[in-house]
Amino acid sequence: MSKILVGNHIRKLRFNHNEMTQQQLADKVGVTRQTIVALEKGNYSPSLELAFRIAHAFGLPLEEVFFYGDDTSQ
Amino acid sequence: MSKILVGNHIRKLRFNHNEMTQQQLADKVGVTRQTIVALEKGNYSPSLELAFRIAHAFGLPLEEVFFYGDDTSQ
DNA sequence: CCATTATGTAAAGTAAACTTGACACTAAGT
DNA sequence: ACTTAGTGTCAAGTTTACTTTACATAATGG
Repeated sequence: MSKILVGNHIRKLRFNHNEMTQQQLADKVGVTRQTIVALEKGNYSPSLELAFRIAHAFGLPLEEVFFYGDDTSQ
Repeated sequence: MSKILVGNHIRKLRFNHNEMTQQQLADKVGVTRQTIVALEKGNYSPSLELAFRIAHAFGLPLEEVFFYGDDTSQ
């Protein structure tokens, strides 16, 4: 048990950002929509490279989009 | 061409940190020494989770250990 | 109604991260 | 000379990130 150690605020940020859709974000960072779905659902954590691109897409530092720890406190 | 988009300061940081060896860092973050070698050499970029653990091992925010962009300016 | 848009899900495949085990080289110590 | 610690490297294997294709559902608007 206890698998996922990295969480993110992608879903919240999409809505704070022009109501950006999963597809739009996916296109912007160069992955498929399914990848965004999986990240929002917490199925797995992204590569560091993708994490940087997503943070950049929101104009935020990486650690304001992704956080370490089994959540709680975010 | 142009593959690696994420660089790091691991090697420098190891020496600024108790002259930590590759093996010690590997143990501390829970990977093998070969993984540290590969990261220092830039063979590939780590998972986001490992990146967080490495930054934590140095007591630094992630973006002071890893940086996005084909280097230059770091 | 029917079409479209946004989202969820799932199976099978490729690619990249990471492991295991093994060997080689250099530097330092005895 | 011999040993040990630290590092580099390589090949083969497993695991995880990510793709492709496909189908399902709810919400909206004509």
